[in-house]
Amino acid sequence: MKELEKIYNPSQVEDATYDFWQKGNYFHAQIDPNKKPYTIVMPPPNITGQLHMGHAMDETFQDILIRVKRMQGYAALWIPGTDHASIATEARIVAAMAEEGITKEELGREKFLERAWQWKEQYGGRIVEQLKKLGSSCDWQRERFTMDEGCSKAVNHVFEKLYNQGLLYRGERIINWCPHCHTSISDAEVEYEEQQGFFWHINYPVKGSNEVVEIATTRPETMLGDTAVAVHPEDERYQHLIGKTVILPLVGREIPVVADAYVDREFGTGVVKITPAHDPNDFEVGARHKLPLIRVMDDDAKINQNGGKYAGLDRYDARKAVVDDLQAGGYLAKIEPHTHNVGTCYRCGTTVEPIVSMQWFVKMVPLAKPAIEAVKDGSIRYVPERFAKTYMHWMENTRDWCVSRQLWWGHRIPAWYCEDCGEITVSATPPTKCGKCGSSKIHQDEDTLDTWFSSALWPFSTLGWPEKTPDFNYFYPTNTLVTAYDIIGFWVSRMIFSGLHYTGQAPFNTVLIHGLVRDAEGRKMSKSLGNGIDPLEIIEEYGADALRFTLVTGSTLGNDMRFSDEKVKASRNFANKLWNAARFVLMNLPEDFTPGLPDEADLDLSDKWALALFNELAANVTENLDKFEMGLAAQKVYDFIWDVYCDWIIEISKPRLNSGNPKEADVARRVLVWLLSGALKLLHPFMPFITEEIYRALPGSAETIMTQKWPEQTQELAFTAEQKAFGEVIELVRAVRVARAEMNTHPAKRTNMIVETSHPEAFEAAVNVIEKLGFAQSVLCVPRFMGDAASMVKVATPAATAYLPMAELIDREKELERLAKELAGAEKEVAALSGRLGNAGFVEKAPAHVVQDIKDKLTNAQDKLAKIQEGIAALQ
RNA sequence: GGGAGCAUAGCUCAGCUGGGAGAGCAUCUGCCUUACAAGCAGAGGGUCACAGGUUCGAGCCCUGUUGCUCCCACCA
Repeated sequence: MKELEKIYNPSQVEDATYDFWQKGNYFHAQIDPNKKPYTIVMPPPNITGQLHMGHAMDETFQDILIRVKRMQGYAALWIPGTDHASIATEARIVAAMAEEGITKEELGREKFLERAWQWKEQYGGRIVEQLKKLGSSCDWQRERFTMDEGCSKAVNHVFEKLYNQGLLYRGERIINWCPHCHTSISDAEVEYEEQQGFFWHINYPVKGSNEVVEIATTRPETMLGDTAVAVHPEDERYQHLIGKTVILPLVGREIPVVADAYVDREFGTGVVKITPAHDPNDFEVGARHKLPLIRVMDDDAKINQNGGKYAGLDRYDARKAVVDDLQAGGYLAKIEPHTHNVGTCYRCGTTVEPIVSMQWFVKMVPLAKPAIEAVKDGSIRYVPERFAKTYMHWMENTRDWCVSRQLWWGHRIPAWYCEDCGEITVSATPPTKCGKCGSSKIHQDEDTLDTWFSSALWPFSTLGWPEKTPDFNYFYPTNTLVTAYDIIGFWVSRMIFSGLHYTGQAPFNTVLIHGLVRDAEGRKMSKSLGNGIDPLEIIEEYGADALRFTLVTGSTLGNDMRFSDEKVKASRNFANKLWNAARFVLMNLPEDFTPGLPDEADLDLSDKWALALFNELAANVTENLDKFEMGLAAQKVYDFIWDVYCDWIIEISKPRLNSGNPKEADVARRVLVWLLSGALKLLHPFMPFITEEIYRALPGSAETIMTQKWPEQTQELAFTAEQKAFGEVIELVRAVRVARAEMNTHPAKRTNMIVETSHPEAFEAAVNVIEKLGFAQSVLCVPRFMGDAASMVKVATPAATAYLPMAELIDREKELERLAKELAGAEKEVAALSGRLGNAGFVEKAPAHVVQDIKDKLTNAQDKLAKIQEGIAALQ
């Protein structure tokens, strides 16, 4: 038998254990017609960097679910993978290249992509190593990457299909342009931040009169692109202007005054400048009134040739110049400070510029409809439920999705343009000639797809779709999707409409949403704050088990949690506690030990109590897990191991092991080992490493705990009566300890004890426990105490009263003091209980068992009170 | 402007379909009781944010108020 260290050292066992699992191929899920499949696809971490605490939490939840299902006999598949993270990765590579003094244009597309693939190898590989450190039991044979061959095939297939269905179109629309990343980004990728700005009020002269209209703007430089001003059709103040024209200051262009209900009469002056090429709303207005689009900014957000004398100026320089000129020309009515929301790029933080541009869009309304339905009718369920609202809101308000990106790293758009006839040929497989005129002079679209376009297909592209592979047929749809709430719109919603539209099935039936991991002060962990905690450092110091346990027990699902070292330490201490419990058990096993639960006839009262508790535990933990209450489940296993197994069962076993009675010792050992093994199984999904390590050290174990049968509640272990009886013994022991502590009795000081109870045989059966844990020299159980009460310390519990010779403990004064305190407590309890029973409404309307319960409690409390009064009387 | 979450012991948080509030850490007391001082045995500490309501009974359900946080939204 292996000698265990006194202090558990996770770093010594974790890596080796993971290797052992991999060699055993235990993570690999086989298609098995005799088993039910259970599938999770891992949200693929971006290859931009390394795993952070949020990932650690996400992976932990998934690993718990998978490990439980595996033990419950499912064909449990957890598919790992990574995401190419188009814009984020490209930005990182461009930044790295900038340090070397090269731009991507200088390098060229092909060489750039070579670099990007190198990046993928390096960082993608690092993420895989980190996942393993966490103990993730994913099926590495099925590891995927969003840009691997299969996923790319799925992307092209979908693109072609959507195009043919008319759900994908190319058009000139307002998009969000990031002047730094040089690409369009979708609405979802814009983050709004409040900024201090100004309202510039500008007077536009009305042509053919002395009148001016005052308009207010936060972006005066865009006036260069104004092609109208608008008022509300029913605004009485401006009726006379509708149909007239105004002269655009600085530019001199004559632009119409149009009437459009979009204008809010209450806001500002009620007159709005319309810049269709640089504002989404103005674009709509422009379309309704057939206004020309004048784009005045280039891709660097500098004013272009349409901006006349301002051409070449950066947008902010142009703003200043325009304002100065307006001032000089007498057009500026006033300037007022104004805070407003400014859209910024979610990757680089640059202020985005709404710009009209030719892009590819996915039509969202037809796709969103069934996706909304699927959640409404319950085929997809959010846990916690409230996140369905977030999803619904997103889905019901979504606009067409701009999916083209002016980037190189990603799936290149499978569209070809004919240089002869201009036809667009969209095809999943590269065409050699134009689909319309047959010309071979065709070239492929330069752009790539939004990174979320491929992630949207992840639950099925990873299983081989669009091919009808055996994996796809067996493991799809997947079961549970686990992710944080901040990604519902970006990703979850898109997977749902994609799955429904392409495969005809919801991609999963449950969406498990967890919160974010924050620092100890509750701040979001971020690079700029420098308050990020590296999960690997925590694992290094405390072990992956401790980290995992902390992440699942630290908060309720869906709520954010604060992460602190103190919490991990507590989890680490628990691991160590378990370790030492196992050490105790192992050091007490003889060479020829044979494990197995003893015959019922051989079990003593404490055994049955413990087995019954374990039986309940198995049921409760399973129920919690079924309801995705992982934190509660983990807590219950913790409580059992620490408060039941360590504090009582091990302690009780000591006198039995040393009793000199081989039979008794053997029974005690077998119960110890059986319960330990069972508790390890229940704990394994949460703390996989230490449980495996201990499990394999136990005699009679199988080769791994990973595939052991999940403990289930059974009728054989439901020792209800014994559970109650021994509970009374524990209550008495606890009361004795309290009394001794209050009298400052030294633990080593043992006394004789007489236990008075209506059912002495139950206590008789636990005399060894009372002796050991109640610090008694001897224990005598009687139906009625007949000795000299005046010389006794009396410790009353509802089921029994212990009499301890006072002389052996402490003086009379102290005991009287203690009894007075006890008396006050008991009187209060009796009063409270009688009060409730005195309430006629309660007795009549409350369920009978609740009333009976209170009655029993009152009887007990009254008995106890009487005992205490007797005790006081005896001493006086 | 809309939506959501949170408010429970000094701190961080649990609390399942309503039956008289728990854990970890911290504090205090006593213990090296041969598995574990990363431990053991105890103790103190809470008008469960506030105000109403439903109920025999509310931390839990309903309404309102206050404070903090987050998400969404084109108010030029």
